[in-house]
Amino acid sequence: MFYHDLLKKELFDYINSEYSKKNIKEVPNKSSFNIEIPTNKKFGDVSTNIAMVFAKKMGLPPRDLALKLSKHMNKENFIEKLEVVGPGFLNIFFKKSFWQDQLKVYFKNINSFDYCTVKKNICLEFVSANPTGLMHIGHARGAVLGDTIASILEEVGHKVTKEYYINDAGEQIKKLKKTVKFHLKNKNNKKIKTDDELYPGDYLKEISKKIHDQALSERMLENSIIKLIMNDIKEDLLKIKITHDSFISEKQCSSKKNIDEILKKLNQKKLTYYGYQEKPKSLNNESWERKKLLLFKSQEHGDETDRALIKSNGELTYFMTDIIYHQKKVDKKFDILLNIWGSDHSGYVKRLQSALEQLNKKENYLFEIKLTSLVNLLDGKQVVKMSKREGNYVTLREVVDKVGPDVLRYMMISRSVDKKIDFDFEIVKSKTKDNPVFYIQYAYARCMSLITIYEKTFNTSLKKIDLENVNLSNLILSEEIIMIIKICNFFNVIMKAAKFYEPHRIANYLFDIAKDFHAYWGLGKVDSSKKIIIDQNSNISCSRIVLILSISQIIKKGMNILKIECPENM
RNA sequence: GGCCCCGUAGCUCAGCUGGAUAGAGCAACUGCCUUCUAAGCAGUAGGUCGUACGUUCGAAUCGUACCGGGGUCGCCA
Repeated sequence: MFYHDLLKKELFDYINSEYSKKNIKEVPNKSSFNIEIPTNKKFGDVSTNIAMVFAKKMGLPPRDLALKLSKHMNKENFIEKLEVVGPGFLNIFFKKSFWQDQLKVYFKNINSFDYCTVKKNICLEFVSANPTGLMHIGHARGAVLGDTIASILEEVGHKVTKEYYINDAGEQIKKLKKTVKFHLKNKNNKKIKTDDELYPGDYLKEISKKIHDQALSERMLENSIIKLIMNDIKEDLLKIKITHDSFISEKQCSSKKNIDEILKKLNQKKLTYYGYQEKPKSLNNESWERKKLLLFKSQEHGDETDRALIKSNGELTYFMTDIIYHQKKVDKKFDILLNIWGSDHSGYVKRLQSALEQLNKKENYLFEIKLTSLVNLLDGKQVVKMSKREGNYVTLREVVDKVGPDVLRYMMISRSVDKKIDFDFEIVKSKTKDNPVFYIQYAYARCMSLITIYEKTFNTSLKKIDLENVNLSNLILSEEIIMIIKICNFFNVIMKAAKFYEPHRIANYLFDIAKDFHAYWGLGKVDSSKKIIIDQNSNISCSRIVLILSISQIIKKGMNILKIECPENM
């Protein structure tokens, strides 16, 4: 067992038995206390706040409980020293041999770790960019985030369906078709008049060139335009290693059968009525007319106004098709619906969630929405201006062609979703420490180089080493112990990243461990006895190279989960 | 104006969901290449965690109010 679970079990068992001795009816909560690696070394290898958490319930001062726990733990032969400090922290120092053994525990687990996941069937919807043009850099964030979250969830053992919802219906598609038709008619017209009626830019001109048969029916024309654009989108996604398991069409969601079904349900629950809406604040023109519409009573559920389900022309609103689409997911027995949206949809979250809440039992599903903040594109210090209206936005493919998929992927997930990202071309293309991807990859390459040198020097192969029984008693430097502790914490980081849908935890962890490795490597520059490979000492070299092996595996596995390459030479 | 998000070192961000003396990277200054990849390492300096109350043994973290920044408020998607 890793130290974390070992301590957690040992300490918690004690609390549990004390609870029953004292006849406390309440069941103690195992996840309410922490086992943490303190930043300050003097607070122990690990530290726990367990005494402060349970003291009150047990009618003891925290320090007294901590002392009792300390006495209890002191029986263990792997403990070097225990300290009760401050308000009741229990700081634990392990024997070095314990950590050496923990590294062996790591090798036992690396390829078959049990995350103890309660397996869920998850529908993860992401990207879902409108098929009206190429994806831009803003789309990349949601795309990479969604794909990486999927990868993490699968790593811990969930079943994930990656879904793309194609908005192939509605006003935007009408405008799209109109634009392409315009280009088909004005083939030789160099100067294209753009107005609000048409999409700007040359991209749709290119699309129109690919439509050979101009006598297509309206329906066929629309389908082939969307197909062409979706192909481009899929191609771009593939460039950044993203594929989806399923594509759901909005048009198909709004079949008559589906509409009738959902309306029936909504009406049964008395959630709709025919009524009027206020004039929207954002519309200043005179064209707005007050009309009677079928509305959803969202105001009763926290929304600021009731929302339209069916437009005055008889078509469905986006909201209505979205209800149908998401209800279908619940009907398909997904346990968790997870959506990745841009933060510009924040106002829409409550509306859709409350609609689903009205239609379903709470225990049947979980509906979570992650909103991603903006991406600023910088060139050096300058923000690259983008204007969608003029059609001069920077496309995803341009960026990928410049920087490659790895750096892009890392940058898009390396910070929490609700912080904006400054995507700086200068940094991202640099091959220095400024660029965290290179820094981590460089650590991996150095590890691999060390392994090669080790094998050559001692004329052996790492594969010959029995990793679960190797002698590691030479690993005694504080730098070595710190790395072992962090290595043993790897799976916890993955679990937390999965639990909170936060890939940046893994990115930060990998950077951190790369930093520790580089520091360790640097020791040998100053003090040759701290070199990893010492020609005259095969024992030390062997212990150290095994540590290096574990670091390289961690980096490789972590980067694999993030779908970022780790070259062996740089 | 309503709702959502953000405010931590000069800049960009972490901070393990309430713990101890708040951490990294960049930028600045100082050292380290005949020696395992200097694409690197070590060191110095830099903070009333936006402000004020409150909850708590204990707050950057939770609550309320205010200040500042961004997003959003359609029968668009």
